[in-house]
Amino acid sequence: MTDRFERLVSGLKERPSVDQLIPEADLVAKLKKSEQMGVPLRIKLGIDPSAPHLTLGHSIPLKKMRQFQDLGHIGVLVVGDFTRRIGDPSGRSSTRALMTQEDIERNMSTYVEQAYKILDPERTEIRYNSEWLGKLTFADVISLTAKYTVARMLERDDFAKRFSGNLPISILEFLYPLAQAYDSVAIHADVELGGSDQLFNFLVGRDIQREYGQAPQAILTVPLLIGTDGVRSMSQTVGNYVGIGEAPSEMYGKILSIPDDLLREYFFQLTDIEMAKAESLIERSPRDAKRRLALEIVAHYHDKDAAIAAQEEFDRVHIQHERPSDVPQVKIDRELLKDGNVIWVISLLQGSGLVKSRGEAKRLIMQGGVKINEERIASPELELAFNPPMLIQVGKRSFVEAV
RNA sequence: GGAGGGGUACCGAAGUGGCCAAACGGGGCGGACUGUAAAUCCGUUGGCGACGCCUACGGGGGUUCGAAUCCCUCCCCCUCCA
Repeated sequence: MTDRFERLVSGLKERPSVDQLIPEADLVAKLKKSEQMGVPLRIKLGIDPSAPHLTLGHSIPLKKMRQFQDLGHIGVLVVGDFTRRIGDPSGRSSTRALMTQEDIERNMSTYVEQAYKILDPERTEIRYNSEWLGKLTFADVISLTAKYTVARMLERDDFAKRFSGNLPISILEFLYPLAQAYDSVAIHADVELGGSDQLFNFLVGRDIQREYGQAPQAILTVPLLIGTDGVRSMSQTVGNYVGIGEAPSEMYGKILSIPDDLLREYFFQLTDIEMAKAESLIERSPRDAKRRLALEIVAHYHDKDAAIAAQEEFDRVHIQHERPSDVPQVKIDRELLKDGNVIWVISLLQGSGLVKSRGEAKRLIMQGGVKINEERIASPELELAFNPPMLIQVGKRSFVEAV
């Protein structure tokens, strides 16, 4: 027999899709109890404050959180400021620059603003884990570590692989899942949401909560979104991301550059378009389907007019090959001029900031990648009259107006 | 504490005295083809008004006409034994 709560949970599993829900019966029971007692559930989502943007990848767990909020529950965003300040354990040689609390807070303010494009601010609580982790004494940490075993830690896939492959695992890395688990204790999480790569840490959370006398959280993981390169998970470090706070034209362009294979997944996870319709769009014309997808997403994070404008701009620049409307202007240093108004192309390019070195400028010209006032430059020796404004183009998408 | 193996460009990885600004692969960038997609192909990937010069193979010092390669020393990483 399926009761109302079971149906509710199946609804929560639908879209965006859920990777794992553990244990499902637990969530049903929690929802039921919450309603009976009139106490909303606390839904945890941890976020890493290292980079300033939220991406379409983040939008998936955020949407899931919103679904809980719409049912009256509380979303608790846990900012990993403490864990972040210690440094990232994964990746041996990667000495990620330590961030100051200021950097973290600056990132967070943009985060929150972006998160509210999806979340209900009335039902959102934002917490920094330094609030509790920073207060633990060494003795507290020791007693925390006593609650878990090395054998269980080694169950985590990447630990297991590294261990058997004789690769280093620092003790610090064992502390991370524990710290994250302690977050759940500190905020009394009933449910923890996150990417499927977080499953292990979430499970540790359940065990640790039990150790502290709390009911273990239910776990709901969502799939990781593949980035615009079509290969790796969307991430800011890799650069294959679309930020939900990005300008419409940028967002539109990036979405249009995803490989066709990603269309179905993107429609499903990121839009509300009915899948039957999405499928038929894709089948009819992947290109048009992608245009629709981009339009849809831009409209969601901005508005319909902005999306249409972004599309028109895109068509104008890339299909009709006209110049974009918002070309940045760069003031050329007059020191580079000789004999009044003659300038060497190489100097012009360097002065425009489009290239890092003269060698690069030269190379680009020889490869036919430079245009000035719509004309392809053939020789790196060229000297030309400097008549501002001049439109300089490098490659297909970098434009600058030299003045 | 002992023994051994390593640190090379954005990443991975060759190279053990001149032919090394450093093979090869990945990534990036440019071009062609397109739908600014993918795939594919070609080119390119330290700096300098540049058939030459400068800076570069963990840091510093030395040997040599000449060092990524040999020697000394320091730093860092890994494995095994304890």
